[in-house]
Amino acid sequence: MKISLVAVEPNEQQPCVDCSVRQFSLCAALDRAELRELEHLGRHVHFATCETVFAQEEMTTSFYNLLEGVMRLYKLLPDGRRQIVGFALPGDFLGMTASARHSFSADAIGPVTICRFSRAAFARFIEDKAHLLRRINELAVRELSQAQDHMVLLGRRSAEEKVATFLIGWRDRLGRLSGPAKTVPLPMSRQDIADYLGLTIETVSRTFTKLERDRVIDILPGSISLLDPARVEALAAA
Amino acid sequence: MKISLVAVEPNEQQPCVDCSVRQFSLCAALDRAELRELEHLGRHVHFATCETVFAQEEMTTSFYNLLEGVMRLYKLLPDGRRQIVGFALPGDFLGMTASARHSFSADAIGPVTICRFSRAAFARFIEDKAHLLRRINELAVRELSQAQDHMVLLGRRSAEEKVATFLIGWRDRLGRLSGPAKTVPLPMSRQDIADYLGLTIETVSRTFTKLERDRVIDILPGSISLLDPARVEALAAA
DNA sequence: AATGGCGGTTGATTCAGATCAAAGGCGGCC
DNA sequence: GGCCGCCTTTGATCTGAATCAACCGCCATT
Repeated sequence: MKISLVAVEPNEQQPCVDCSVRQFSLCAALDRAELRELEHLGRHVHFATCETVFAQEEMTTSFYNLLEGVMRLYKLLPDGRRQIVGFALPGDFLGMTASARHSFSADAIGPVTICRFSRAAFARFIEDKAHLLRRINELAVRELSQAQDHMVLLGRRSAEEKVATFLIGWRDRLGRLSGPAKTVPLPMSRQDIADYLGLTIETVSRTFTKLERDRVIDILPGSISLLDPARVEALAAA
Repeated sequence: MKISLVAVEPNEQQPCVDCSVRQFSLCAALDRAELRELEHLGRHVHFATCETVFAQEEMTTSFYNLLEGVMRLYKLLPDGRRQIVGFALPGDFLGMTASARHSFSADAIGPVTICRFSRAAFARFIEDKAHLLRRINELAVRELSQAQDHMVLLGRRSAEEKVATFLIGWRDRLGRLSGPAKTVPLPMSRQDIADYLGLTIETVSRTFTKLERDRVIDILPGSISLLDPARVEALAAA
């Protein structure tokens, strides 16, 4: 069982019981019989780098369980300004909406594999399963809490604090999936990071450079190494 | 049946069926028998202006249904910077948390009345009620969506757009409770608005003044009148 | 090995909003 | 009525991050 940040190649669709992200996902709440039932509803789908899985304003036809890879979730203003509201990792569940349309867009950062459920079938499946509904609640409330943390970041923190908070948060999320590590892979572009933190690409780049000059991080191609994790954590906490 | 932004005076605890905010609240999902059951679990409580109903990091002991008045929900950074993550209005349900502790503080803007439920009792009450769990989901997902909208505002909008978006959003929320109106009551202080929008009090004040100079709004004590709603909406949409 | 393109970095300058400072306005209270 | 304190507005100045503008490094293509 390994969690992959990149979908390697179209693999056979294995049974839900063997699903590598099961215990991190919604499906952790299901028993064996339910998993077998669910198996008929989900279809594995692959998306290539930068492909869009669903777009803002599109009708919601499916729910999605991310299996491999990383996705960016973002909202666009009419004039093109973009705010990334989150990055999705394996185990994340997408497609819950208040209305019948998606309120944000989601596309692949690198190749991804997704487990897709028809909206209607899935809705029927969960309808009377209180334990599953409670699990969905738990996920929704956790996401809401993260969203509120992010509001604090966007509204009240300096560029340096934003970048540090992002590094620590991303490291911790990856750590929960694959265990702790001092080097943090950053599959997303600088522009993505900027749009997530409410900054410009130049400011993100300058801030990374400053942290590197201060011997706090090391900038590597596609990743950042935390030379002084305590300093980064301090910046993130402050 | 009237919805009040201010709790007038300690009133008798009327039965849930007569609750003025029922159809806006969680309880809209309950039938008569369930309402009668719930009646024994909820207690009406009053709070005076600026009193804290619960604080960040405090253990969660209760759930709360706001009946009358307005509350501010906010997070504090260690150095005192504050981000208001939302304002609560009658019908709003508070106290759902991912952990056992509150992730934000909530206090009264003006006098409020709250229907308080013991956490354990309420958890037992909803445990197997799928329709109620679905309703809670609906509320959580709606809040998440609002939070994402607010991230866009905080990360990507100018001061003028922020203020306009706030005015329109607040007007619409009040409108849903008490019908449309051209004059928007603002029970919260300028500082609250600033901390909600990720601005300073001076910038909020200046932006209001500018909109008034442009004949777009009229600044009244405790409220704002929208002279040119279309202009405000345009600023908010842009 | 040259060419072109793209993502990232760096530098110079500008500007929106923050900060610092002072003065109004208004209600509560003696 | 007059004084106090708080909230809000207004003005002057400053500054962190945005904007504008090169430029670098690296890979892919020819």
